[in-house]
Amino acid sequence: MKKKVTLKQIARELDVSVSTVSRALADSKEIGENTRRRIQAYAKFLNYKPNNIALSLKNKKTKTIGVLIPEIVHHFFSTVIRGIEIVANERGYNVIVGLSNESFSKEVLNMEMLANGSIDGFVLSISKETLLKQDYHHFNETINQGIPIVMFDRVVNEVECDKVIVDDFKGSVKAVKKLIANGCKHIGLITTMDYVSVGRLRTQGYLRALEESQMYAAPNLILKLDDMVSLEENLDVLENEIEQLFKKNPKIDGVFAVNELYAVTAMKVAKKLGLAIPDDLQVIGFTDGVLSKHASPSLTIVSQHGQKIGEKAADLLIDRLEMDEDDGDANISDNTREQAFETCVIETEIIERESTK
Amino acid sequence: MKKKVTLKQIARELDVSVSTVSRALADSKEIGENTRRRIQAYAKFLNYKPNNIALSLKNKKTKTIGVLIPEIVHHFFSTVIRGIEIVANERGYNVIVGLSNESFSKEVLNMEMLANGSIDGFVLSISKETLLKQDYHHFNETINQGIPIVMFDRVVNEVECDKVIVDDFKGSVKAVKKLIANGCKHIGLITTMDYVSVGRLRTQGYLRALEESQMYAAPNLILKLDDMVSLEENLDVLENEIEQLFKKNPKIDGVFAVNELYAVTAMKVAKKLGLAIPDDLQVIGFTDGVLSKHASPSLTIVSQHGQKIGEKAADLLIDRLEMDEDDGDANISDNTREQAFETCVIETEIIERESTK
DNA sequence: ATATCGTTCGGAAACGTTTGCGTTAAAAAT
DNA sequence: ATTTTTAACGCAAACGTTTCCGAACGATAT
Repeated sequence: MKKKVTLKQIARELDVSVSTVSRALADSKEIGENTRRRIQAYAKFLNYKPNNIALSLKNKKTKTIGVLIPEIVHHFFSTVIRGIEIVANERGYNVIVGLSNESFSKEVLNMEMLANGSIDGFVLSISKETLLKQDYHHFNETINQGIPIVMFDRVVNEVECDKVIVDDFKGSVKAVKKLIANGCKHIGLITTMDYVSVGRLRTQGYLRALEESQMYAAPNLILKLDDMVSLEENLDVLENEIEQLFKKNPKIDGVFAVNELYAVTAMKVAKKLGLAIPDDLQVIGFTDGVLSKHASPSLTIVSQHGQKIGEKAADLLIDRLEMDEDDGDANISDNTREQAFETCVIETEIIERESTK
Repeated sequence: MKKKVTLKQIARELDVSVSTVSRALADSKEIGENTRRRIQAYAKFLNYKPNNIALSLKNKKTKTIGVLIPEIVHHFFSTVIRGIEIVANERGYNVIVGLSNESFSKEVLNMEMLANGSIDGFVLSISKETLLKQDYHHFNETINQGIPIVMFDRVVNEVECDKVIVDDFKGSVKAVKKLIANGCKHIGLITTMDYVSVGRLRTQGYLRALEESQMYAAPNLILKLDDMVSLEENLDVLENEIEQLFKKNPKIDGVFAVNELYAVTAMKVAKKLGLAIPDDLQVIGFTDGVLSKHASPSLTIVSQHGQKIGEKAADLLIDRLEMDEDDGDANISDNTREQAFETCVIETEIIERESTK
């Protein structure tokens, strides 16, 4: 078992000092041609690689970014991670992930864990429990320690930081207007409780679209589901609720659902009730996962481009991290170096498939 | 912006030495009652948390494990990560993920990146390109550096380490036998090229089941798809291939597919060709993802319990890491401390749904 | 011949910890 | 009264780097 080779070891065996080795490997002109070459050759021979931990300690930066998400077994979040990973890798950063599992305390613990030197900054999406409690102290404390945060998807005004969101509102308006343009007269909405910002915004988009088309949003047509229902376990509860929606609204001819599961379940229930898709009923969902693509009929969706979100979030974070770098010797500094926080909106896009005409 | 508080700072402000602070916080009895309490109180007041990087450097262990997978936007892999995360968290470890994207060079680079001090050990699944090239030097070198590896799912005999796999062979036999028991006489197989071990094993399972039931495995009934086809992009190619399979075998009445996508696509094509499921054709897939649960009809599958795989892999790795700990002062040592490598098989389970009788 | 300078390198500090060992003073033993 | 013990703490090394500062030495300038 070959132990890791260190500067000290090279120095000893080549009978020079550690600093000389360090400089030689950095190609410093302070070191003579011959010694420099000799050291470099030997180092390459031993396959020397500097110890990241030591570098981190010295430089006070770890070149790794912490990603904190509520759940990883979820198509949207994994595409975001992929995006983050891609640009992180490109720019020389590592990614360490923490799962909050939608729990407030796990979110806090994970943050504290990572904030003690392990990472340079966070990319995160807030857990549902945190949104419910509206307790954001851990975010603000982290930021106050000088660790920047970029939030995506589930964001909150109470924390000042860079944010990356999708145009939930606009996307929903577009979707519902498409249903209207396609001839739908009675459009149902299947959504979540309002405390999840994205659910609320998508609901508002639905309302706005109807309003702008001089259509009445019958309360009967709106199904608000609480979280217990979206759990995979009680799929039957979900189906039941949706069935009630259809039965209460026999004239329903369009459905807008705020996520994929609701949408495909709606199609399933509709088919059971003898409704033909898209002839009797057209369906559009929000998100893009695997379900929508492979359902039959395949589902028309509002795509949110998770990967692009991840890429943008990582870019924002790293930009800020590397801006802070040349902050110490801010001599030319216009006195406010702090770059203003940015909220970046990733455009959604409707992908038409078989569930609409 | 409050800078991170350090031992030195506490020491200065309390007019004691750094070592005294360190010991006081560690509750050492070497430090007097009063100073100890005074220091502890002040530390708590300042919300002192030790710097992980400094600890890592000192202890030569980072308490983080590296996870290297081919792809993250994949239900199976994300469930595995979830499993890893759960036990890692429980046992005080962090998880840093790297994506090889099925590429050999990215796999190597990622490993080298992380192996330089960032992690204590790896949990990984081999990329397809690596399997093709059969170049495993990076794994062996890493192990040789004293960094243990646990492989899961896609493993390889050429590397000696702990492994966690599913009983691909046995699971496939079970699945195909179930089709036979359900009355299928002509069972098709949709599988991948042989160099991916899991594909090969599942194919062998199919063959064995037929053999044991004195059935002939007609070459016509076996569809081996290369990887280009499994890409989401050319879904139509996949559908076309499967359609040919059905047309060449009009008497086909059962299908065993080695992954979810193949299985649901088979159902889709079958429905298009006018076959009723499960009456005319029964289908079983390997894996468990979201598709199978929500397809219509829902898909009977061989579930591989990704989360359990992740949990076991993480446990094996951490066990080995913490075994190595008390290895230095191995005084009572029966001369071979090295624990033998373990290959752990996670049992599969057939989950019956609507695609079988 | 002396002063100045540039080249080439080593020593040491620093990053934040932990820990073996030494030191001091007071308490206990002789 | 002198020695030994013990309690309570500080010093310094170590982990692996980078980098500031200074040292040595030969070469050039005066």
